[in-house]
Amino acid sequence: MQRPYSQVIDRLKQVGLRPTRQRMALAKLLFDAGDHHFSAEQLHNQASGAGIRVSLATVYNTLHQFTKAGILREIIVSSGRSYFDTNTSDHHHFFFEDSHRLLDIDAKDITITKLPKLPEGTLLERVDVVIRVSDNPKS
Amino acid sequence: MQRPYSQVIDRLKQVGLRPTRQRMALAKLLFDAGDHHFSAEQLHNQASGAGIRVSLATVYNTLHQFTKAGILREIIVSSGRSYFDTNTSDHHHFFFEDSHRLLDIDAKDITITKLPKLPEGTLLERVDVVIRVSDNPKS
DNA sequence: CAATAGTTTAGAATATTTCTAAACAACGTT
DNA sequence: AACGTTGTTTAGAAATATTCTAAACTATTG
Repeated sequence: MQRPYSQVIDRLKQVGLRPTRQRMALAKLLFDAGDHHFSAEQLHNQASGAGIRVSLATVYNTLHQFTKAGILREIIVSSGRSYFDTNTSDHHHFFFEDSHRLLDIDAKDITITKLPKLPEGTLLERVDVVIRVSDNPKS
Repeated sequence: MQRPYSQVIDRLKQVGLRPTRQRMALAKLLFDAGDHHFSAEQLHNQASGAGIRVSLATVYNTLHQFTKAGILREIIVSSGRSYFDTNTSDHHHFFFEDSHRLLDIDAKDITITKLPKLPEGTLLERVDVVIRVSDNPKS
Protein backbone atom coordinates (compact mmCIF):
# COMPACT_ATOMS: atom_id res chain seq x y z
CA MET A 1 0.00 0.00 0.00
CA GLN A 2 2.56 2.54 -1.04
CA ARG A 3 0.05 4.89 -2.64
CA PRO A 4 -3.29 3.94 -1.13
CA TYR A 5 -5.01 7.11 -2.23
CA SER A 6 -3.89 7.39 -5.81
CA GLN A 7 -6.92 5.54 -7.12
CA VAL A 8 -9.51 7.67 -5.37
CA ILE A 9 -7.61 10.82 -6.26
CA ASP A 10 -7.71 9.85 -9.91
CA ARG A 11 -11.35 8.98 -9.73
CA LEU A 12 -12.30 12.27 -8.12
CA LYS A 13 -10.26 14.25 -10.64
CA GLN A 14 -11.89 12.35 -13.48
CA VAL A 15 -15.32 13.56 -12.41
CA GLY A 16 -14.12 17.11 -11.76
CA LEU A 17 -14.09 17.08 -7.97
CA ARG A 18 -11.13 18.35 -5.97
CA PRO A 19 -9.55 15.56 -4.03
CA THR A 20 -9.97 17.08 -0.60
CA ARG A 21 -9.18 15.23 2.60
CA GLN A 22 -12.83 14.52 3.37
CA ARG A 23 -13.81 13.48 -0.12
CA MET A 24 -10.83 11.16 -0.40
CA ALA A 25 -11.56 9.56 2.93
CA LEU A 26 -15.23 9.05 2.15
CA ALA A 27 -14.54 7.80 -1.37
CA LYS A 28 -12.08 5.30 0.03
CA LEU A 29 -14.59 4.01 2.57
CA LEU A 30 -17.23 3.72 -0.12
CA PHE A 31 -15.36 2.32 -3.08
CA ASP A 32 -12.87 0.03 -1.38
CA ALA A 33 -15.72 -1.93 0.20
CA GLY A 34 -17.51 -3.37 -2.81
CA ASP A 35 -21.15 -2.83 -3.68
CA HIS A 36 -23.29 -1.80 -0.78
CA HIS A 37 -26.21 0.34 0.32
CA PHE A 38 -26.11 2.92 3.08
CA SER A 39 -27.69 6.07 4.47
CA ALA A 40 -25.95 9.39 5.10
CA GLU A 41 -26.05 8.79 8.84
CA GLN A 42 -24.50 5.34 8.47
CA LEU A 43 -21.63 6.69 6.42
CA HIS A 44 -21.09 9.47 8.91
CA ASN A 45 -20.93 6.95 11.75
CA GLN A 46 -18.62 4.71 9.80
CA ALA A 47 -16.30 7.63 9.09
CA SER A 48 -16.27 8.66 12.74
CA GLY A 49 -15.50 5.10 13.75
CA ALA A 50 -12.59 5.06 11.33
CA GLY A 51 -11.16 8.20 12.86
CA ILE A 52 -12.16 10.48 10.00
CA ARG A 53 -13.36 13.84 11.22
CA VAL A 54 -16.08 15.01 8.90
CA SER A 55 -19.33 16.83 9.54
CA LEU A 56 -22.70 15.43 8.64
CA ALA A 57 -23.26 18.42 6.33
CA THR A 58 -20.16 17.46 4.38
CA VAL A 59 -21.33 13.87 4.17
CA TYR A 60 -24.57 15.09 2.62
CA ASN A 61 -22.72 17.46 0.27
CA THR A 62 -20.36 14.74 -0.78
CA LEU A 63 -23.07 12.16 -1.38
CA HIS A 64 -24.98 14.57 -3.59
CA GLN A 65 -21.84 15.55 -5.48
CA PHE A 66 -20.92 11.91 -6.03
CA THR A 67 -24.44 11.16 -7.17
CA LYS A 68 -24.44 14.06 -9.62
CA ALA A 69 -21.04 12.94 -10.87
CA GLY A 70 -22.44 9.47 -11.49
CA ILE A 71 -20.17 7.53 -9.16
CA LEU A 72 -22.98 6.90 -6.68
CA ARG A 73 -26.67 6.34 -7.04
CA GLU A 74 -29.55 7.40 -4.84
CA ILE A 75 -32.28 4.86 -4.16
CA ILE A 76 -35.69 5.95 -3.02
CA VAL A 77 -37.66 3.25 -1.31
CA SER A 78 -38.67 4.81 1.93
CA SER A 79 -39.96 8.26 2.68
CA GLY A 80 -38.08 10.03 5.37
CA ARG A 81 -34.69 8.51 4.64
CA SER A 82 -32.45 8.38 1.59
CA TYR A 83 -30.30 5.45 0.67
CA PHE A 84 -27.30 5.39 -1.60
CA ASP A 85 -25.77 2.61 -3.64
CA THR A 86 -22.15 2.26 -4.71
CA ASN A 87 -23.34 0.10 -7.59
CA THR A 88 -24.12 2.51 -10.41
CA SER A 89 -24.66 -0.10 -13.10
CA ASP A 90 -28.11 -0.83 -14.49
CA HIS A 91 -29.93 -2.83 -11.84
CA HIS A 92 -32.96 -2.93 -9.57
CA HIS A 93 -33.79 -3.68 -5.94
CA PHE A 94 -35.56 -5.82 -3.46
CA PHE A 95 -36.66 -3.79 -0.48
CA PHE A 96 -37.37 -5.61 2.79
CA GLU A 97 -40.11 -3.51 4.30
CA ASP A 98 -39.67 -4.83 7.83
CA SER A 99 -35.91 -4.55 8.18
CA HIS A 100 -35.43 -1.69 5.75
CA ARG A 101 -32.73 -3.59 3.90
CA LEU A 102 -31.96 -3.44 0.20
CA LEU A 103 -30.72 -6.17 -2.11
CA ASP A 104 -29.52 -5.67 -5.66
CA ILE A 105 -31.26 -7.34 -8.57
CA ASP A 106 -29.16 -7.65 -11.67
CA ALA A 107 -30.66 -5.99 -14.74
CA LYS A 108 -30.64 -9.33 -16.54
CA ASP A 109 -32.96 -10.85 -13.92
CA ILE A 110 -35.81 -8.51 -14.80
CA THR A 111 -37.11 -8.23 -18.32
CA ILE A 112 -39.51 -5.49 -19.31
CA THR A 113 -40.87 -6.01 -22.80
CA LYS A 114 -43.32 -3.16 -22.93
CA LEU A 115 -43.07 0.40 -21.70
CA PRO A 116 -45.46 3.27 -22.30
CA LYS A 117 -44.31 6.17 -24.42
CA LEU A 118 -43.01 9.12 -22.46
CA PRO A 119 -45.23 12.14 -21.87
CA GLU A 120 -44.69 15.03 -24.31
CA GLY A 121 -41.60 17.09 -23.69
CA THR A 122 -40.00 14.79 -21.16
CA LEU A 123 -36.74 12.92 -21.13
CA LEU A 124 -36.25 9.50 -19.61
CA GLU A 125 -34.02 9.60 -16.57
CA ARG A 126 -34.40 6.06 -15.27
CA VAL A 127 -36.75 3.14 -14.89
CA ASP A 128 -36.72 1.93 -11.31
CA VAL A 129 -38.17 -1.40 -10.32
CA VAL A 130 -38.55 -2.05 -6.62
CA ILE A 131 -39.79 -5.43 -5.44
CA ARG A 132 -41.16 -4.90 -1.98
CA VAL A 133 -41.17 -7.89 0.27
CA SER A 134 -42.01 -8.53 3.90
CA ASP A 135 -39.91 -10.70 6.16
CA ASN A 136 -42.85 -11.86 8.20
CA PRO A 137 -46.01 -13.69 7.33
CA LYS A 138 -48.86 -11.26 6.96
CA SER A 139 -51.54 -11.40 9.58
CA MET B 1 -77.94 14.17 -2.96
CA GLN B 2 -80.35 13.10 -0.28
CA ARG B 3 -77.84 10.94 1.55
CA PRO B 4 -74.47 12.23 0.43
CA TYR B 5 -72.58 10.41 3.14
CA SER B 6 -74.13 6.97 2.96
CA GLN B 7 -71.56 5.71 0.49
CA VAL B 8 -68.52 6.74 2.48
CA ILE B 9 -70.13 5.50 5.69
CA ASP B 10 -70.64 2.11 4.11
CA ARG B 11 -67.13 2.05 2.74
CA LEU B 12 -65.57 2.91 6.09
CA LYS B 13 -67.67 0.32 7.88
CA GLN B 14 -66.70 -2.30 5.30
CA VAL B 15 -63.04 -1.85 6.16
CA GLY B 16 -63.66 -1.76 9.89
CA LEU B 17 -63.21 1.96 10.54
CA ARG B 18 -65.66 4.00 12.55
CA PRO B 19 -67.33 6.60 10.39
CA THR B 20 -66.28 9.62 12.40
CA ARG B 21 -66.86 13.17 11.27
CA GLN B 22 -63.24 13.65 10.15
CA ARG B 23 -62.89 10.32 8.41
CA MET B 24 -66.14 10.80 6.53
CA ALA B 25 -65.17 14.28 5.44
CA LEU B 26 -61.71 13.21 4.28
CA ALA B 27 -63.04 10.09 2.56
CA LYS B 28 -65.57 12.19 0.71
CA LEU B 29 -62.92 14.64 -0.48
CA LEU B 30 -60.72 11.77 -1.60
CA PHE B 31 -63.13 9.36 -3.20
CA ASP B 32 -65.63 11.73 -4.78
CA ALA B 33 -62.87 13.34 -6.82
CA GLY B 34 -61.70 10.48 -9.02
CA ASP B 35 -58.17 9.13 -9.17
CA HIS B 36 -55.54 11.54 -7.97
CA HIS B 37 -52.24 11.87 -6.13
CA PHE B 38 -51.66 14.08 -3.13
CA SER B 39 -49.54 14.66 -0.05
CA ALA B 40 -50.76 14.85 3.55
CA GLU B 41 -50.23 18.59 3.59
CA GLN B 42 -52.21 19.07 0.38
CA LEU B 43 -55.14 17.13 1.77
CA HIS B 44 -55.00 19.10 4.98
CA ASN B 45 -55.07 22.37 3.03
CA GLN B 46 -57.89 21.13 0.86
CA ALA B 47 -59.90 20.13 3.92
CA SER B 48 -59.32 23.51 5.56
CA GLY B 49 -60.38 25.24 2.35
CA ALA B 50 -63.58 23.20 2.33
CA GLY B 51 -64.39 24.27 5.88
CA ILE B 52 -63.53 20.93 7.44
CA ARG B 53 -61.78 21.37 10.77
CA VAL B 54 -59.25 18.57 11.09
CA SER B 55 -55.76 18.51 12.51
CA LEU B 56 -52.71 17.52 10.50
CA ALA B 57 -52.11 14.65 12.92
CA THR B 58 -55.55 13.28 12.11
CA VAL B 59 -54.87 13.61 8.41
CA TYR B 60 -51.74 11.50 8.86
CA ASN B 61 -53.55 8.98 11.04
CA THR B 62 -56.37 8.72 8.55
CA LEU B 63 -54.10 8.33 5.55
CA HIS B 64 -52.24 5.51 7.24
CA GLN B 65 -55.44 3.82 8.33
CA PHE B 66 -56.89 4.08 4.81
CA THR B 67 -53.66 2.72 3.37
CA LYS B 68 -53.64 -0.21 5.78
CA ALA B 69 -57.29 -0.85 4.97
CA GLY B 70 -56.45 -0.97 1.27
CA ILE B 71 -58.59 1.93 0.11
CA LEU B 72 -55.58 4.16 -0.47
CA ARG B 73 -52.07 3.49 -1.64
CA GLU B 74 -48.81 5.15 -0.64
CA ILE B 75 -46.35 5.97 -3.40
CA ILE B 76 -42.71 6.48 -2.61
CA VAL B 77 -40.85 8.43 -5.24
CA SER B 78 -39.20 11.16 -3.30
CA SER B 79 -37.45 11.09 0.00
CA GLY B 80 -38.70 13.60 2.46
CA ARG B 81 -42.32 13.58 1.31
CA SER B 82 -44.96 10.89 1.01
CA TYR B 83 -47.56 10.80 -1.69
CA PHE B 84 -50.82 8.93 -1.70
CA ASP B 85 -52.95 7.63 -4.54
CA THR B 86 -56.69 7.06 -4.54
CA ASN B 87 -56.18 4.55 -7.33
CA THR B 88 -55.50 1.25 -5.58
CA SER B 89 -55.67 -0.95 -8.68
CA ASP B 90 -52.56 -2.53 -10.13
CA HIS B 91 -50.64 0.23 -11.89
CA HIS B 92 -47.36 2.12 -12.02
CA HIS B 93 -46.15 5.71 -12.24
CA PHE B 94 -44.32 8.33 -14.15
CA PHE B 95 -42.56 10.73 -11.81
CA PHE B 96 -41.63 14.18 -13.09
CA GLU B 97 -38.48 14.94 -11.18
CA ASP B 98 -38.58 18.68 -11.79
CA SER B 99 -42.18 19.39 -10.92
CA HIS B 100 -42.68 16.51 -8.48
CA ARG B 101 -45.80 15.40 -10.28
CA LEU B 102 -47.06 11.86 -10.66
CA LEU B 103 -48.94 10.27 -13.55
CA ASP B 104 -50.54 6.84 -13.51
CA ILE B 105 -49.43 4.14 -15.90
CA ASP B 106 -51.98 1.42 -16.46
CA ALA B 107 -50.72 -2.05 -15.59
CA LYS B 108 -51.40 -3.16 -19.16
CA ASP B 109 -48.92 -0.58 -20.51
CA ILE B 110 -45.96 -2.21 -18.80
CA THR B 111 -45.13 -5.84 -19.34
CA ILE B 112 -42.61 -7.61 -17.18
CA THR B 113 -41.81 -11.06 -18.51
CA LYS B 114 -39.10 -12.03 -16.09
CA LEU B 115 -38.78 -11.49 -12.36
CA PRO B 116 -36.18 -12.92 -9.99
CA LYS B 117 -37.29 -15.39 -7.38
CA LEU B 118 -37.94 -13.90 -3.98
CA PRO B 119 -35.34 -14.17 -1.23
CA GLU B 120 -35.87 -17.06 1.21
CA GLY B 121 -38.57 -16.48 3.77
CA THR B 122 -40.05 -13.38 2.21
CA LEU B 123 -43.48 -12.60 0.85
CA LEU B 124 -44.13 -10.41 -2.14
CA GLU B 125 -45.88 -7.20 -1.22
CA ARG B 126 -45.73 -5.30 -4.48
CA VAL B 127 -43.69 -4.65 -7.60
CA ASP B 128 -43.35 -0.92 -8.15
CA VAL B 129 -42.18 0.51 -11.43
CA VAL B 130 -41.35 4.19 -11.47
CA ILE B 131 -40.39 5.84 -14.72
CA ARG B 132 -38.49 8.96 -13.79
CA VAL B 133 -38.53 11.74 -16.33
CA SER B 134 -37.26 15.29 -16.41
CA ASP B 135 -39.26 18.16 -17.84
CA ASN B 136 -36.21 20.02 -19.04
CA PRO B 137 -33.45 19.13 -21.42
CA LYS B 138 -30.41 17.96 -19.55
CA SER B 139 -27.42 20.24 -19.64
C1' DC C 1 -78.13 7.54 28.55
C1' DA C 2 -74.02 5.63 30.82
C1' DA C 3 -69.90 3.07 30.05
C1' DT C 4 -66.17 2.03 27.21
C1' DA C 5 -63.41 1.83 23.61
C1' DG C 6 -61.72 4.23 19.97
C1' DT C 7 -60.65 9.00 17.97
C1' DT C 8 -59.11 13.68 17.70
C1' DT C 9 -56.41 17.41 19.08
C1' DA C 10 -52.65 20.96 19.92
C1' DG C 11 -48.41 21.17 20.66
C1' DA C 12 -44.12 19.06 21.63
C1' DA C 13 -40.84 15.90 20.02
C1' DT C 14 -38.25 13.49 16.63
C1' DA C 15 -35.85 12.69 12.38
C1' DT C 16 -33.75 13.95 8.35
C1' DT C 17 -31.97 17.20 5.38
C1' DT C 18 -30.61 21.86 3.97
C1' DC C 19 -28.93 26.46 4.88
C1' DT C 20 -25.68 30.10 6.49
C1' DA C 21 -21.73 32.51 6.77
C1' DA C 22 -17.25 32.21 8.60
C1' DA C 23 -12.96 29.54 8.67
C1' DC C 24 -10.16 26.72 5.92
C1' DA C 25 -7.68 24.24 2.14
C1' DA C 26 -6.44 23.16 -2.72
C1' DC C 27 -4.17 24.75 -6.61
C1' DG C 28 -2.35 27.62 -10.34
C1' DT C 29 0.65 31.53 -10.59
C1' DT C 30 4.24 33.93 -9.26
C1' DA D 1 7.31 28.42 -1.02
C1' DA D 2 4.12 32.41 -0.41
C1' DC D 3 -0.20 34.54 -2.70
C1' DG D 4 -4.66 34.97 -4.24
C1' DT D 5 -8.63 32.92 -5.91
C1' DT D 6 -11.97 29.79 -5.71
C1' DG D 7 -13.98 25.97 -3.95
C1' DT D 8 -14.78 23.28 0.49
C1' DT D 9 -15.81 22.37 5.23
C1' DT D 10 -17.84 23.41 9.46
C1' DA D 11 -21.02 24.07 13.57
C1' DG D 12 -25.05 25.32 14.52
C1' DA D 13 -29.43 27.06 13.19
C1' DA D 14 -33.28 26.40 10.29
C1' DA D 15 -36.41 24.04 7.50
C1' DT D 16 -39.31 20.16 6.47
C1' DA D 17 -41.92 16.21 7.27
C1' DT D 18 -43.72 13.08 10.33
C1' DT D 19 -44.83 10.91 14.79
C1' DC D 20 -45.81 11.11 19.69
C1' DT D 21 -48.34 12.41 23.98
C1' DA D 22 -51.87 12.69 26.96
C1' DA D 23 -56.04 15.07 27.65
C1' DA D 24 -60.57 16.03 25.69
C1' DC D 25 -64.02 14.25 22.86
C1' DT D 26 -67.32 11.07 20.32
C1' DA D 27 -69.32 6.84 18.34
C1' DT D 28 -71.28 2.70 19.69
C1' DT D 29 -73.07 -0.91 22.69
C1' DG D 30 -75.90 -2.40 26.20
